[in-house]
Order: sequence, then structure tokens, then C-alpha cells
Amino acid sequence: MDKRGRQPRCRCRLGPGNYQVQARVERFIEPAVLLLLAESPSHGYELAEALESFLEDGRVDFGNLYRLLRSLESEGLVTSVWSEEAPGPLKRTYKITEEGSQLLDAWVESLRAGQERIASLLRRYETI
Amino acid sequence: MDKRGRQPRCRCRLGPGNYQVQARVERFIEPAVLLLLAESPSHGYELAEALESFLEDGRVDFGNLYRLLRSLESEGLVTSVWSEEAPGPLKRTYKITEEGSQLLDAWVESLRAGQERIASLLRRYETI
DNA sequence: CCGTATATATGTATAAGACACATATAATCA
DNA sequence: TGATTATATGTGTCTTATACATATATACGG
Repeated sequence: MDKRGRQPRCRCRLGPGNYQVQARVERFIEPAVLLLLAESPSHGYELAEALESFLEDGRVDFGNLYRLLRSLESEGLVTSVWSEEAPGPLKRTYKITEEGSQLLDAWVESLRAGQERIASLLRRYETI
Repeated sequence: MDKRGRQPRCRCRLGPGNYQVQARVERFIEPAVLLLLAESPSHGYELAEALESFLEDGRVDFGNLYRLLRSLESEGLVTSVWSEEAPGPLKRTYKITEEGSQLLDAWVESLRAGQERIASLLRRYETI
């Protein structure tokens, strides 16, 4: 038994001096979805696949992704239509709105700033 | 009144098409504290000041910072001694341990990976 | 002696976020 | 009829962020 209590979500201790850390950006899935929809309209099931290459931390839960999409639409950041032309069951195809596009711009600006904060820490780490 | 519900923590809508986003790395204060202590031993009150230039999102709450430091010590990532030599009230001076140093290394590695994920999104954004 | 600043804690509370799992629906196809 | 695709909502738990209150003790200035 390890005397240490339970560990934080984003890191775990594999053994003495052996740590694994997963640095996450809060709500990173949001700009990811907005960017994918800015590239081209898409639907939930398709987005889930595209997000995997993006987020790298495993699969996205379908339920939570659909919930996010409904929420983005309720905020006016995306709009959707039921597309009938495609084969298979009905797909709700989302596209980004002007508002969503401007939120994406704000995300990008903020991610650049965040990158600079991280870079600043890393540079300082190098000098030790 | 705005029909939209309450907003996420990390962004707010100032007006039509006017968003402000704050991209945060989860638990970023942890590598920041470890790095500062890797540079030189320090105590809570002093760290609070140094962290402001680092984190950029306003002041750090003293209570929560002290709690974090006690927690890091309980995990064996830092150690502390009461230093009597200095003027003023007793200061608990922390220094990083070997374990803490290795956790910092893991954080750095993970932050680099995170930077690359962000960069990847930003590059893709540029192509739109 | 008293108030203020420095310094270190702990207690409590709430909101937001991450994540997992269950359930429900409908269409399509083999 | 059952499997696959596709969309949703409900629920629950844990973590993180943050704020505010409270308590202690030292030291210094007036």
C-alpha cells in the first residue's frame, strides 16, 4: 500500500521517480469542434472520429459530444439541418455560424497566449 | 436579458461577435511552483508574488496556495523547514525533492506535448 | 499597549469541468 | 429479426477552480 492519498486526475505515479503527466487545456474540445466545422460542415458521428486525431486522449464519448453540439447550437455558435440525401439513418449536419466563427477566433488568440505562457515556463526550466 | 444560459468558466460573450476566452492548462500552478522551488528554495508568501508574473490570471489566493504546498509536502514532492534567521514571523521554507524534480520533468515533457497539440490546431486554423 | 503588516494555516462552499455509463429513439441493411 | 449507424438525454461521481471566513503568531511603529 502506498501512503500517498489518491492522485490528481492529470498525473499518476508509476513508481519511484516515475511520473506520468497529462497536461490538458480546459474545454479544448470546443475550439476543436468549431475548427472542424469551420473547415466543413459535419455531423456528430463523423466529428467524433475526426476529434480523435485531434485530442489524442482517447475516444470521445458520443453522449457527451452530442450534448456539446446541442449546447453550441443553443448558444447560436453552430446551426444544424437534418440531411436526408445521405444513406443510413438521418444525420444532423452542423455548420458554424458567424458568432461561432468569432468565438473560434477568440479561442485561437487565447491559445496563442497560452502557448506563450507555457513556452515561458519551458524556457525558464531550461536555465536550471 | 440574454436568452443564452450561464456561460462556461473560461469564456464570456461581451457583445455580438465579441468573445473573450481564457485558455487554461489544468493544474498549471503545480509545475509553476515546482519550477520556482527548483530554481531556489522559497516560502509561501514569497511564492505567491513570484507566481503572479507566471500565471498572469490575477492573484493567487494565499489560503489555497498554502494548502497546495502542504499537499505537495505530504506527497514527498517538496520538503520544508522553519527558518528562524530571517526577520519577521517564522517562514516555512520549501525546497524541491528528488521526487518533485522528477515530477517537474514529467510536467515539462507533457507541456511540450500539449504545446504541440495546440500548435497543430493553430496550424490547421491558419489554412482556413 | 494597540493596530497593522507579515506569514502560515484550515474550514467551508459553490460552480464548472471531465468522464463514464445507462437508456431511448429511429433508420437502414443483411 | 438483429446488427450497425446515428442522435439524444438522464444520471452520477470526482476533480478542479475559486472565493471567503477564520485562526494563529511574530514583529514593528506609534
